[in-house]
Amino acid sequence: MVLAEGPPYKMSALDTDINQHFQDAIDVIQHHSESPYSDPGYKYYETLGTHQPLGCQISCYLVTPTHPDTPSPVYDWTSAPLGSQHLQSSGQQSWPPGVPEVSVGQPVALEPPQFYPVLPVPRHGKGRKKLRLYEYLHEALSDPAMADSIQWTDTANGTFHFVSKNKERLAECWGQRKGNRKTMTYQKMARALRNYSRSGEIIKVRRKLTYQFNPAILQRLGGIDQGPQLRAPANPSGPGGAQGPPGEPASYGPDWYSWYGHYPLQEQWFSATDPRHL
DNA sequence: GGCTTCGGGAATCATC
DNA sequence: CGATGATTCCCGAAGC
Repeated sequence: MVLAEGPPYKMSALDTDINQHFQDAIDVIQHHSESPYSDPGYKYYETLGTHQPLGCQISCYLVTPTHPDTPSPVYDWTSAPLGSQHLQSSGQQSWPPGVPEVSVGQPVALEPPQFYPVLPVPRHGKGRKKLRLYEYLHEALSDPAMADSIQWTDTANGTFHFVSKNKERLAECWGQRKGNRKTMTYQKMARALRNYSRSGEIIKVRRKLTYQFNPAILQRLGGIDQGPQLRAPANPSGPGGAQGPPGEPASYGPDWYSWYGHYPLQEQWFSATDPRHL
């Protein structure tokens, strides 16, 4: 670290950590402007650089914007006592009061995502955080090339669904991106998604092949590349007619309400995230 | 009954 | 080595 050269003050552990993140950010920026596939630390992102039998365009993205790990309160939220299904049973205070503060409807896409990594990252040690499934899914959702596999059901609410016909393709892309030995299937990917239900990062919506991002996760991820979509939500599209609430949110079933029921000020959350509620 | 989807247990692997 | 996250395999239930 350059800053460590005769510092006028004693660097705290936090400073060191922040500087580490800052260095990571610099690295990311550099790689983003040079060769996105040259960093061994990004092996997940280069695994498909040479073979893309499935045409997984997003697999070649540098996913920097998806792991900024801003000091989102999500981890506070998920660190709450889980029990069986804390989403349904935990106290109202488990929701971070700060979540709705920054509306996903804001033109957050204008923010420079490259600078996000300078903020504290919930990881330990050196190295870069692994790409996580929900990050990949969010990435895929923003990729028009994957629209035949996964689509937003409601961007404002973070609900999305897999296209039954091509969901296996998305799963295979995910598996290839991770460099799995065996072929990833939707079954296995869905198993991982169900694990998210425990941490609350993604929950299953009572609708076929439909899931929902944790609003905090959505906020963190959505601010990167979903700006336009988030500003223009509620535009169901795609095949199958399985997109979007056919009627009202109630069609999502209890899960829908259990999710937003965690907001003490539900109306504020809606109004802060959904232009329709303004 | 067959198929698809879903939910979860458990073991295992990979990474940090 | 432990924690964490993901993968893999398996089983059973439910809905169409």
